[in-house]
Amino acid sequence: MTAPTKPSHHGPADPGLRVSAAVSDSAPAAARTVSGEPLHSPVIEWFDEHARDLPWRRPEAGAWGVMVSEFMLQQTPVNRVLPVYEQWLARWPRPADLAAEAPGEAVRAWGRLGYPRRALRLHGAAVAITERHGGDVPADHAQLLALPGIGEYTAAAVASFAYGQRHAVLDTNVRRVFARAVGGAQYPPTATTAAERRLARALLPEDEATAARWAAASMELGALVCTARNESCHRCPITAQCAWNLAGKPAHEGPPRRTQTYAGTDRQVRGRLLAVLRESRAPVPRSALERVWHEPVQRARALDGLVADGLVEPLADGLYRLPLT
DNA sequence: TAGTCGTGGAT
DNA sequence: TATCCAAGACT
Repeated sequence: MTAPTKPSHHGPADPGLRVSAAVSDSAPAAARTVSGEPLHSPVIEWFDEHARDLPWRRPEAGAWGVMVSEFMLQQTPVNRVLPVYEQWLARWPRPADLAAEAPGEAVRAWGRLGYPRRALRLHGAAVAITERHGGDVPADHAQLLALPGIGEYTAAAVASFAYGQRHAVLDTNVRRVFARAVGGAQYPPTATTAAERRLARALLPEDEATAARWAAASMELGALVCTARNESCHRCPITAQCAWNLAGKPAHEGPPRRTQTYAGTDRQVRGRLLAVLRESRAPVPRSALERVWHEPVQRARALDGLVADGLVEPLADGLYRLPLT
């Protein structure tokens, strides 16, 4: 139900829909923007020259390395992931190695990457891979999706980056590139829409290897050039075809993006509690945990939450530790 | 669907 | 100093 759209240059109306109209007719092999130029070729050429040399992109990383990197990169910047990634792969070079450990060791090794439930899920995924897939990261998208901690994005990313398959890999970088280059808007919608998914599929090159290259290239473009703030249009390989640029880079319309407060939230309390437990090999008495937050109700709620999430194991006598099972 | 879930560097 | 934002998943 794509509305008949005209290539308006008056503003960023209906991000995602305009091109949808341009390419959705038959999802042609070489999807093109309104200008008629293919999008993937110049981006892939740019990627060939400017791609960062990241450890999980090297052949020796393997599917497990790719998968570990994708877990760690969920909402955490590359620079902070790098050292933890190296230590992790050195300690647990295969899924079975991690699966043989206590989940608490994964939480400890996760360090300060944030969102420690990801560590627990990565451990759970390693266990499932060992039990269900003979210790090898599955190549099948549906099997990847069935693993804990793997959603639509990560399943597509692992299948594409590790196994060279053809999938629409739609992360926050790609969504922003599409919103601008195709939709003419500064930012994509708050939540991923069906129109965005359709567009991502329509822009996917037919050839499998090219599609995998495009997935990595479009992400890299969003990460290095088409950034959320201080974008570098002068370095962009598709700036001449970018709808947002052609429209004069209009500012974001609509409700301001909900800012996430942190100070004083349960998340901060949870972070402090878990930091104490990470630092201690021996079980920690409740009194040590009570020191990190003065307000008893919130403190108790945060601790209960950690226990409920399986991040903390309560023992007898008011002792706590990272989970052994 | 909107809320929850860490952390720290950059602006 | 306050705000933004970084390769999401899950409920």
